[in-house]
Amino acid sequence: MKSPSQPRDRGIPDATVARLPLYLRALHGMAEKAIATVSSEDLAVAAGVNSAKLRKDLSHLGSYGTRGVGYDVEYLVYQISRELGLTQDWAVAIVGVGNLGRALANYGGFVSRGFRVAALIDADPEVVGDDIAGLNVEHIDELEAVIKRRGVSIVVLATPAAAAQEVCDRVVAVGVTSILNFAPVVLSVPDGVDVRKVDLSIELQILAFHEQRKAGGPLMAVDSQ
Amino acid sequence: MKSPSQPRDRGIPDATVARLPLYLRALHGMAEKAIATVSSEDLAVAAGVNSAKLRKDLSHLGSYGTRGVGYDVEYLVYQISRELGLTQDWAVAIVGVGNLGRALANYGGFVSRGFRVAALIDADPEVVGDDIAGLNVEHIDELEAVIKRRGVSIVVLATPAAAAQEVCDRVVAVGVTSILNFAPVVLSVPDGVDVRKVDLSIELQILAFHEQRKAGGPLMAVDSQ
DNA sequence: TTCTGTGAATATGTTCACAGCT
DNA sequence: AGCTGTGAACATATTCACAGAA
Repeated sequence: MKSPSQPRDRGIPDATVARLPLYLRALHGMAEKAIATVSSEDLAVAAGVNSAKLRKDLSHLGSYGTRGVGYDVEYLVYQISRELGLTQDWAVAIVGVGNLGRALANYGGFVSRGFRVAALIDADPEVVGDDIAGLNVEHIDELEAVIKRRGVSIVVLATPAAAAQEVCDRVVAVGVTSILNFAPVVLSVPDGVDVRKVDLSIELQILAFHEQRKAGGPLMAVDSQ
Repeated sequence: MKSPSQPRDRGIPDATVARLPLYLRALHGMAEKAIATVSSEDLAVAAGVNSAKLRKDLSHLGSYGTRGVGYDVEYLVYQISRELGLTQDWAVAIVGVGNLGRALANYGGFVSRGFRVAALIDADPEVVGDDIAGLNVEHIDELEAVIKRRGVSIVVLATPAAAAQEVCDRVVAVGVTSILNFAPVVLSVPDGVDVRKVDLSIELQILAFHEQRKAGGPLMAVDSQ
């Protein structure tokens, strides 16, 4: 059995990692406008954060700015991309080609820099064989074979809730350690496997909570502050 | 004993609010299995958190458990639902009926307790008039009228990135203060408007970061453990 | 006893404010 | 001068550990 010790300095804080993609997107927009240099203030505004946070975040990657000047856009794009591991191509498999899976397969931003949808997999014989976004939908029986053959390292689960845990177990068994889960279930996975969850109904419920606060409940008082 | 009249001091931490939907889902599963009472430990496992965190979270709502026994499932469902504002029905409009909008309209969990998709809106004449998930797709020109007529208080943006800010401005102008944004842009809104963002490519990039760490990148470098 | 509820301790994240480089 | 990078102060979140109710 392994020691439960973890590296003491995980390096970049989680909160920072979660914001790097935001900075990257803002920087890409600037690069397209041929902006060569940007200050922490301007980049922060474009990314929707404050400049102190941005500088602190970037300082975790190294000293890539120039005092009195700002950051070189292209250079910073490269550094953040490298930190996020986007200088290589990640093969992504989407399991479950219902409405959501289809949306994901067709989603442009998904296929963009660093990621490639390498496989679409479903259990429904009606769907298997279809061409979606230029890819042939393969049968769930082929799951393990496809993952190995295509070098898939990230799996997106867009299956019904009832199927998610089983698919998860199977992809973990063939060595996948990164899963993006859209099914509304809590997946149980071994240590070392990373699961990120996107849950539409949770987001709605959080909005409802705040909306209720603002409105003063179902009565919707006329004199809102 | 607290006065039941004014719910004034309810300072529930954001982190807690974000987890309440998780607890609620786990509790619903238990209610369906006719489980009457649950301990913090069991509920925590079902929700994928640890029990200390769960108890602390629930303590912000009040003292709804019984020492030595646990929590009454039905009662806790009610209390959390009420706190989240799910005892009323929220009318939701989905703007942008592409692949993603369609997926959302058909997503069962979306339509579940507390939420009702009240309108589907798109700019494409090809799509306007279609019936999707039992709803007629209306034209974007009708946006303001539909929102008012149906009492929409939460808007889901599933438009292309380029259209998101304009639609956002328009719905904010007619009084919407809760927006769930799927478009990969930073929306700018006035104070008091709540925007939650779901960004698929950001989630992927965060996964890639961790995956890279685990694998040591494409080179499979020295395993530092 | 069992299990909740909660202060205290710790860990993580954010903001301030200014030192230090260009 | 202008702007980054960063320690220190502050704020929020998590975990511990146990007092206290059933």
